[in-house]
Amino acid sequence: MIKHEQVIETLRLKGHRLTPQRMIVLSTIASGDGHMGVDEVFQAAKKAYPYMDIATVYRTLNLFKGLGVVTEVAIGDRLHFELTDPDGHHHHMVCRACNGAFNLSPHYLAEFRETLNKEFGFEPDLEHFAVTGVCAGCQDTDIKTNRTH
Amino acid sequence: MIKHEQVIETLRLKGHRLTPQRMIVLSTIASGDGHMGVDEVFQAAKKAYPYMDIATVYRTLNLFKGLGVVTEVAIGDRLHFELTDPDGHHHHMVCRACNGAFNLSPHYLAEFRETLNKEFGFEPDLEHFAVTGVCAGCQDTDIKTNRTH
DNA sequence: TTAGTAATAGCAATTGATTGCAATAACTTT
DNA sequence: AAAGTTATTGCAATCAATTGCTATTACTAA
Repeated sequence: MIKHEQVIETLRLKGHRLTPQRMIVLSTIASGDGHMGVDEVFQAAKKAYPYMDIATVYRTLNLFKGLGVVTEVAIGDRLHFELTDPDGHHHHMVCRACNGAFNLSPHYLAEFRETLNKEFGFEPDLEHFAVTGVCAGCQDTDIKTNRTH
Repeated sequence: MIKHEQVIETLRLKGHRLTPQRMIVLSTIASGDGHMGVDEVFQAAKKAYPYMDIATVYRTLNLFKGLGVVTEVAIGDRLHFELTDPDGHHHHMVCRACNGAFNLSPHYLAEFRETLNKEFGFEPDLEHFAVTGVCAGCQDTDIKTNRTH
């Protein structure tokens, strides 16, 4: 897996240290299927290294986010993370009925960004955009009318 | 002020009770200038009623949010609330350099919603949309490159 | 290879927000 | 007006996430 090498290289370049904990968090996310909740990552990482601390997981994930290694997705009110898509960024539509996350090409936001730029001189953060709503499969269920937050 | 009457009417209609705490939170927000942080509301409300509890403030704000009386705006990673704009909804552009919130007409999002609907059958929650970024006044400062999250 | 240094881990404490529960108070019905 | 019903409050506990601090450990330079 070349992915790990790239991450190690990135860490070195920015003067960060290569620790077993960081490698474990990386492997955990890499071996997961798509986005993972923080506690999911924590529990899986603890199996590889029982002394793993939840604070270390958070700090590592935030470091990786800053380095562009992982992408943060807010699902419900919990943070989830996934390996950053190497074939260009994608955004998410998250269904609040089934909690499913659907990919959204950046192309759908390009025009919106343009408009905000031209009209207001506002440069929006749309690198990791996620919009909640109700997906096609969950339309016409009553969950969508029962929002609690 | 007719506003209070409308809120009382809305509470009654949905079977909620009219408590002094709720009226105090309402007055506090109504007398504030635009969006307020939860703790701001709490501190101000405590002056009118010293036994005010932070949990009550949260519950009241969430109730009011559900009734459409107030609108939640996430500024940074804190929740802020403001009276819902009676002249139609507006959205927010929040600058992460100066924390300023700028209004955004719903018209700028209409097309985006249309597209998601047609292409994916996805119905996005865009009633209270807020996008972070850097405002015109804060462009070319170095803050925008120093994101911590 | 070893000593020095600075970043990081681990732990506990803290923060913002939410929730369970018993006591209270607002509304309803008589 | 009084009693009964039930939502709501207040408090403490809890949750997800973050942070301060010290001991440890990864790296650097001799």
